[in-house]
Amino acid sequence: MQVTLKELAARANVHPSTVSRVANNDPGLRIASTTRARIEALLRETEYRPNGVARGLKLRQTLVLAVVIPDITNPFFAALFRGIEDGATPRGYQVLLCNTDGIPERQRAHLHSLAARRVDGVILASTFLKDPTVRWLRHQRMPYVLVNRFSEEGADPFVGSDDVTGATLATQHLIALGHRRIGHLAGQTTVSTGVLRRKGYHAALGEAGIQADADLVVESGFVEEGGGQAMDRLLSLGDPPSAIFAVTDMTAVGAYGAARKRGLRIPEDLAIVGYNDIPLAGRLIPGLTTVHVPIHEFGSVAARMLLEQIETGMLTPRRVVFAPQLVVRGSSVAGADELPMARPAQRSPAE
Amino acid sequence: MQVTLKELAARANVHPSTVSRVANNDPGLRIASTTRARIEALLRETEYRPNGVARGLKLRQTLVLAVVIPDITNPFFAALFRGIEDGATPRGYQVLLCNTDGIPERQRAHLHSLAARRVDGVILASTFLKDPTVRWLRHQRMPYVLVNRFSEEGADPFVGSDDVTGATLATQHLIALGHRRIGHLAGQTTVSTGVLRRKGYHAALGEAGIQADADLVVESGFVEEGGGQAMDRLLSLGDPPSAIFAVTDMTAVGAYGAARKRGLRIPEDLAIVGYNDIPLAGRLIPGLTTVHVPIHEFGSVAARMLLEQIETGMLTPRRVVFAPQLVVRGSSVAGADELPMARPAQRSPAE
DNA sequence: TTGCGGTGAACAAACGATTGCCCTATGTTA
DNA sequence: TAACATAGGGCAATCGTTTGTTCACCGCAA
Repeated sequence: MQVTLKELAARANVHPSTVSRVANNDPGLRIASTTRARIEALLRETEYRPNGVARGLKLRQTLVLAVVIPDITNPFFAALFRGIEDGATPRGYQVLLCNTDGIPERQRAHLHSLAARRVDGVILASTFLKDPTVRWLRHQRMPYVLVNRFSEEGADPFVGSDDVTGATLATQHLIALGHRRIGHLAGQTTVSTGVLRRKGYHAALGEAGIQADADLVVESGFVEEGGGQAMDRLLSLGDPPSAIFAVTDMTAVGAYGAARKRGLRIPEDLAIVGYNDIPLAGRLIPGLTTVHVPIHEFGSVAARMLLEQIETGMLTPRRVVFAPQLVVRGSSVAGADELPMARPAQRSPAE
Repeated sequence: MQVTLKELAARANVHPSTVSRVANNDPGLRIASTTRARIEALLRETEYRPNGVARGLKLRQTLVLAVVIPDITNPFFAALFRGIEDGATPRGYQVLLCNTDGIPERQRAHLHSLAARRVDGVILASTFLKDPTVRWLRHQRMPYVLVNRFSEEGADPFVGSDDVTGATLATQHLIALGHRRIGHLAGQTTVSTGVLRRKGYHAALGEAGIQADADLVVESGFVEEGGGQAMDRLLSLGDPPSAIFAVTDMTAVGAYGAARKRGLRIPEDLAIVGYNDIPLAGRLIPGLTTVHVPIHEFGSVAARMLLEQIETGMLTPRRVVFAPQLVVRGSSVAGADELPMARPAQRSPAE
């Protein structure tokens, strides 16, 4: 149980408002130094901290942000969350974490709760291209920032990477290694990253004069299990691919498993490139060649954008887009893991 | 912007309290069906949801829990968090996530904020054996549950595994394989898991009549980097160990790296056993033999215990201790990864 | 004596909901 | 016809802060 202003006021024999002003260091306050001293002593002695709920009601700000993601056990989102918290905590905010498992109804339910709780803002990393909840957030005048994925609703505040370029880099890398039958473990077309990375994949193929083969693109979703299943399908093809561009590192992990099951060697029998450069990528054997994006920075930048929005009260639809960089490891180039590893990516925001 | 009771009351031409009772389905409410219909229509039309902050102030409950952990990017804590959220969300709670990086001052700061925010309860998975914040929580009469680690403060509500038994199992396994020089990558002695797993390690050695060698126990902490460094030290010994029991899977991952750097084969040159059975353990090559504990269940059980405490208003110092189970993979037994994997652990609470 | 300015605080109205109690019609019963 | 239920809602306090405004008092100058 914590002490209240009223109790303190009674003990100091003053009015609660006076205690409040002393506690908040009200600059315009005129008070006898003796009274001030008495109150301050009491504040310290009781370790008074104002009731955040009452304060929130009065001031209309809760100092709480919320992060909505598919699943925190996915290392990508864990790193993202750290970035967000690291950006928010120093400014006095704490962060609610909501997992949706990619289920729209859960996302909707979480956002409704969050709005009712009057969180000061939301960072949404689980949005779909067509996503009514984004329009809804806007309509609620709730500050928000989209991360990694965006929505076609329009010009939302966003931080992410240039997915088309990243996917193009990945695919070009495989082409440069001599591969011609390159498969793609693709994300859903309901999600921006799914669509854009697919687009980058096709762009690189086209540019190299390689005829796209629809059989080589299999929708895997963004996580391990789907990656394994999609890889199985590709490897069952009469003319299977010699290389794979996986829409995320986690689907690439699934592909590793499928390849191993069939006794395929990576990269000799099957080259693999992922996307995101999660910490796990460097620990796989062989190391996973992947497109590096600054995940932690996604989070801290998103937090800063959100706080700016909250403080100015204006929804400035700024988009921060990082340039992705290819990190070559042993999953595409035999022996690459023995070399000093490429240091990827400084910050390079665009637009 | 959301609608308030007052506005609705004005539109329905009734008193706000009446709207409130209709919205809350007050059983003792006597009201004309026509009035009720009018109000209900308005509630639906405006999608009224009571302001959670105001509600929290009045009812003295925020429907928010907090989880305090060292670092969410550690897969152990990510899985734990999911368990907690999965236990809390269906009961209408949302969850604040606080990372401490194992720094006591951060933990203290977070808990002070949480108390000021009047969260309904705290799940603490970053506690130390001597931990003033646990006493403080108790003193604040804030419901809490410790997870995985406990504090010597006394009989706190706790959910975790039997660390001594788990460590004994792990060490006995290595002994049974014929190892005599078994190293331990040890957790800090300031943390219960560090002390107890060390104890289990020594118990198994003593029971087998193996003389403990102080040089073989190196404090690594609980994460990868420390594991690598500690392993380096052990491998520099004149008479290095042939097997390692690592206090956590993450330190074992560090050990993998150190072994690889020296060209050691696992398990032929160095057998390794970890603790926790995080998802990553099964994906390493070779698979990591480890002590399985039901991480997700730690979380969901802790959430249930906390909610029970909140609802009854009583701090029942119940302890739920799961029996750990050894999962054998290729890091200790060559070829074990090819075999159908052992299915570990059902729930088995004790005490 | 009156007026005035400055000090040092108290007063009171919010913020938005919840809830025990009270009040006023309109039957109903004796 | 007086007493009394009952139905249908309104009143007002309360949760703990914040903050614009008011107020009492004192000393001093006119």
